[in-house]
Amino acid sequence: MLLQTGLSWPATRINVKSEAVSTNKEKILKAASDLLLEKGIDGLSVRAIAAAAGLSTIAIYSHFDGKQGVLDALYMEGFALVQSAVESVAGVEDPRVAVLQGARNYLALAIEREGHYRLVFGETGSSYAPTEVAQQAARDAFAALGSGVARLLPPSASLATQQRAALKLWALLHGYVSLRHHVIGGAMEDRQWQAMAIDAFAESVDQLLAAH
Amino acid sequence: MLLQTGLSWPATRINVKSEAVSTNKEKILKAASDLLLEKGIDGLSVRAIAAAAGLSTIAIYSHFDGKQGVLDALYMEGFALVQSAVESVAGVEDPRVAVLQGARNYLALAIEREGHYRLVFGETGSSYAPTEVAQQAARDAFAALGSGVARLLPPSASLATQQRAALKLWALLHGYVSLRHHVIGGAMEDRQWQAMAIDAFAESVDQLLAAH
DNA sequence: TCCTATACATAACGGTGTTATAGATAAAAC
DNA sequence: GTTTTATCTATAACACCGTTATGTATAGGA
Repeated sequence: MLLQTGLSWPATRINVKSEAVSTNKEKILKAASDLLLEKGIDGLSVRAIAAAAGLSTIAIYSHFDGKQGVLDALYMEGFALVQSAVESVAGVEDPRVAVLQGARNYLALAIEREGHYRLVFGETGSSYAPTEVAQQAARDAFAALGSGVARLLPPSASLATQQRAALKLWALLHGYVSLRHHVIGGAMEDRQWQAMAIDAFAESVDQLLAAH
Repeated sequence: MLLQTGLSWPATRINVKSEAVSTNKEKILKAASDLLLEKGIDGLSVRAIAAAAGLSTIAIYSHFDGKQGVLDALYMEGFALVQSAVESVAGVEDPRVAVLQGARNYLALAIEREGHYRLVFGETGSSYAPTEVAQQAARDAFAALGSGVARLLPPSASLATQQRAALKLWALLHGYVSLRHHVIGGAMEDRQWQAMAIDAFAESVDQLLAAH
């Protein structure tokens, strides 16, 4: 998955050999994404990324703005995953069914791509903060969630009401994800935990439907 | 605040000069706790802790099991804070009022001691994982929350039901805290955000009361 | 052919957590 | 009182981290 990183590219080369020239950048991003998936955030050292891409560390600074740039790209990749998980149910007719299926997709994503999820939701220490470009990707994803939740509310509901409802549902879902690997979560199977989270989520959805 | 760390202490010295000997250990923990409060998790380097305590790095390895040991001590300190925030409302008669006040205390703690909160809830990168001793402190705190939530349910409610209810409320509250500083949270005042979280929390509490 | 811009590797800088070595101090043994 | 032993401590070093200064190779434009 290739994502916009905001870095300009030398026009003199992109025209002639764009394919070969962009290969190294793609290799770096691919290597970083794979490392994040396999070894988690701790495995994401500049040297490890460079080695996995078959390059030296300086390549990360030529193609990205250092580690921050790579993390930004992965951050946007992660939010693209979240957004597609939420938007994939846009075609479902029943709003309640759609939102619940979106929540299931969301939980599945949080398990399968735990590294991306943790990066995206700030569980990475305060050493990384997304750039403005990356933050826009987050707002886009939240807007997508908001429009999904809006279908649960009457058309007369204000934007603030929509956002409050979306934030509550997201907070609940994210809370379950975040506590999942915590001691508090205890030794619970993925399936059991997911069912419990969905039950609680459905309760809040139904409460929302009943209130309007 | 001095907490059990599981390290044995030389019996030959603790009898005679326990006060003076334990000073350095206390100084390290105090320095680490202050650094966590003032500079966050990133400020918690072994060298910085040692310098703030007026000692050299090796002292952290003599009195604690390296950085892991210090983090364990801070982890338990953090959960002691969470537990006291929750248990401080045990004397309140009305269960609903008590739980809501506990939630307010919880949110206030998450703001005032953000470093401890983030350490305790795994938003610190995967480099730190609590030891078994520290995990017990977490289970104790969750048990305290569970007994508070249990008062919202009829006495006939099973333990599993209590724990499910407690986990949902905790997930919701923690979800708001965790999304607080996220892009999604937007530029919102602490007071406004706290009111929104409490409103959503109260909704779920009332739903729980109505269901039984 | 020369010039410029870009990508790349090597090696280094200051930072991290950790530890090997050695020195200092105090209790205990004689 | 002297020696022995145990413990704490500091200095310096290790391997790793993110980053960068230096030099070099390559490719396009003049």
